Amino acid sequence: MFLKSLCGTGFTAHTRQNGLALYVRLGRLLLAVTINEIAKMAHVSKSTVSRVINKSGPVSKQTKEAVLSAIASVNFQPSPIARGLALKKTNTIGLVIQDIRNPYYALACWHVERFLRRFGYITIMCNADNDSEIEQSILTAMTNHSVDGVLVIGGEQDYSHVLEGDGVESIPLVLVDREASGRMLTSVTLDNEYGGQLAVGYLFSLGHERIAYVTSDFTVAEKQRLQGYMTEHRNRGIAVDSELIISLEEGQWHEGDLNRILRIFSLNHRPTALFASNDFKALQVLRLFRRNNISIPDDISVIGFDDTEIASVVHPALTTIHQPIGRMVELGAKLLLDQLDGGVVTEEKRVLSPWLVERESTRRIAG
Amino acid sequence: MFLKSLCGTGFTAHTRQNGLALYVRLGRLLLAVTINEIAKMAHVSKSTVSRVINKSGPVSKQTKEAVLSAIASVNFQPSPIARGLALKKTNTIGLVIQDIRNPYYALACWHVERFLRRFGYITIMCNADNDSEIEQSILTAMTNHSVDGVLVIGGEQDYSHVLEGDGVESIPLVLVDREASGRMLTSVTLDNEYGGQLAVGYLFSLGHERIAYVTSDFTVAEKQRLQGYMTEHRNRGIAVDSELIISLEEGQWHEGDLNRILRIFSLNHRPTALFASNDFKALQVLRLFRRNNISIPDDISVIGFDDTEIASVVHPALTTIHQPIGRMVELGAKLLLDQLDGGVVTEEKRVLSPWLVERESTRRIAG
DNA sequence: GTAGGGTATAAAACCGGTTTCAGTCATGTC
DNA sequence: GACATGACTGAAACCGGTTTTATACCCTAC
Repeated sequence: MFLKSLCGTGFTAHTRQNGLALYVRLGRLLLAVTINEIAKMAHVSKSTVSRVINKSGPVSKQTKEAVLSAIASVNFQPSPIARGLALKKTNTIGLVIQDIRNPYYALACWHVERFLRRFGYITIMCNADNDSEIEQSILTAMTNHSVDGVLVIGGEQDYSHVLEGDGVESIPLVLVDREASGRMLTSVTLDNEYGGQLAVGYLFSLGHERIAYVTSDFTVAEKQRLQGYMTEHRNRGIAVDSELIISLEEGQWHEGDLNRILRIFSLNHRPTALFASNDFKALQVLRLFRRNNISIPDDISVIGFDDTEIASVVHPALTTIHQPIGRMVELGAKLLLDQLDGGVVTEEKRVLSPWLVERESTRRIAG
Repeated sequence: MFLKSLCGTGFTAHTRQNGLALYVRLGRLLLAVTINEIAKMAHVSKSTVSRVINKSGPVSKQTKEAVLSAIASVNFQPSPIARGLALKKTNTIGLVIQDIRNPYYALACWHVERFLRRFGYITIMCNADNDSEIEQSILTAMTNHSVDGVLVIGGEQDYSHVLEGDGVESIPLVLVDREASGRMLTSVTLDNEYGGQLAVGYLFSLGHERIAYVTSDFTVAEKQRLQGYMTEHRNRGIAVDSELIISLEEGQWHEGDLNRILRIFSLNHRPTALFASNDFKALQVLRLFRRNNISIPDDISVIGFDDTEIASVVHPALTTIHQPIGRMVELGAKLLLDQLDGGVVTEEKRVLSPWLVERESTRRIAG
């Protein structure tokens, strides 16, 4: 047994009953079996063992069997670290997310990790908290840690400035649900303008003519959704009333913000429908209206955007525009893996379309 | 310039304006600067460079400065992969989570990643989807990928059987919000029994005497919460009525399940309060009651467990038992890092206490 | 004057793999 | 029978770091 030769003073051999994983204990340290021990066991050189493992060269049937049985007997698995060093490939993908506490991003993460694992990749996740400085430091950290590529999901600012980090330029990177001008970059985004058109068009089709738009102080996506709002008005030949466009600060709303929304009810022709730039805002609106005894959808129809899980749970269930985040991130991950395989970095801008999900917060009104 | 010596045929040097990161391009391959180039630049050996970087040996002031300026001039950063190979330490922690889509676990993840990053660790996240086979394969994958330690959060079954995976036994591992018998393991858990007592005791104090308990088909935590329910009844000298304990299947409820809950209203002494084993179930109950025009808290008080974010958003806001998941995972992470530093694996069972959060779904009734 | 000791450094070994290179042997060809 | 060819294999170099060992130098003590 090869262990005999290894076991000098202080060594103790140690085998497990079922799994047969084999370790050699020297003092407190636990040494895993390496390719060298396998080589000794099978009476071959380590290059031969490597060839067997990777099928990277001709090996006679006899030797191969000897090596394989040695490997099996101790359940040997080559160290990804050592392999990573030699191959400059770690089978690791960095995932940059703005805030995992946002269920929408959490869902995205779930898809990414699941998808990548299927292809033998490990996911390293980091939160950027919507702070581009943190984001930059994360990106350099990931680069240093030798991830093979990076997937960035979401975020409000344009991405260009983040790419100033050290060494970041050298790494394959794909953006999902985020814009980037400048550097040649592949990205997967949603057709937000079309989504805005869908929402507004649907409300029009239900007989609504005056539609309020509630948004925050304008992320890129929200601007595009507003653009859709505009476009659809123009297409139907309906004038846009700027009084109906309510732009509030991000985050929890204050008293003043709430009043600005309630004020729409005292307008001359009060709107019969409200389009919120995302589900979170739609839910805040729902709560506000309930507290003020405004009934949805009887007094006013409300439509959201994103189709987060909570949209279907809340009461009344929220009509909203579904953003296929699962497909988006999987496509993004796929494009990233393609880049790794092919070695070609192409600028590829994929745009997916959202769709409408009808629920209970909207209703038809008398034309 | 050291580049001169490096740049034979086919090489092109390449420097960035601002960051000064330096790479050498050979064909399509992009080679990062290594310790060897630094050594050449500073006219020293690579061992000296290593000593400067790690302050691991005496270096003269002169040499140190030369090395540091060489490092700074190309913004060199040593490869964690190579270092990991030499040191057998990767500064990487594996995070096993049951389902990141559950906001409660997402919050836990957020805390873990944030905490570990502060200590220079990278987080590798994997979803186990409550499947112990997946969990086992994740664990061996992580072990192979040479994480320094593993943090496992949540999960329903006892953990012992998962530890049969190859090599898993050799890695530092801390459990949060999960039980494990058998192997000597450190864990951080919640005092679920005390939580159950809190919930039931609070309802008693509001004048309720008959309290229903809705649970799923019994995870460990839910059993302990039920135990608290029992204990508190005994403490107050109130008999437990087994008709009030409703155990349903996990996941979405069917018609029959819903009827079993509604049936409590036709009991002789109908309960005036309901304790759900977690917030998710409490919310399902809320929805069920609303659909049946049962008013909360007027007709019945409802209390949940966990204090997920949605508990404060829903209407009426849910009274619940707060589980300090942030503290729990941070303590878990800290214990894990302690283990890595100290090298001692101690069996340490830490138990944290939950507390009550009063909101709108419960009310005092006439004694 | 030399042994001893500390400081500063380079050379070499090592971590655990992959890959190149060279060499052996059996076979086929003219 | 000489030579080319191809299958098989081991030695050595390499990936980019850390660590041990060896050496050179200088200073002090006896």
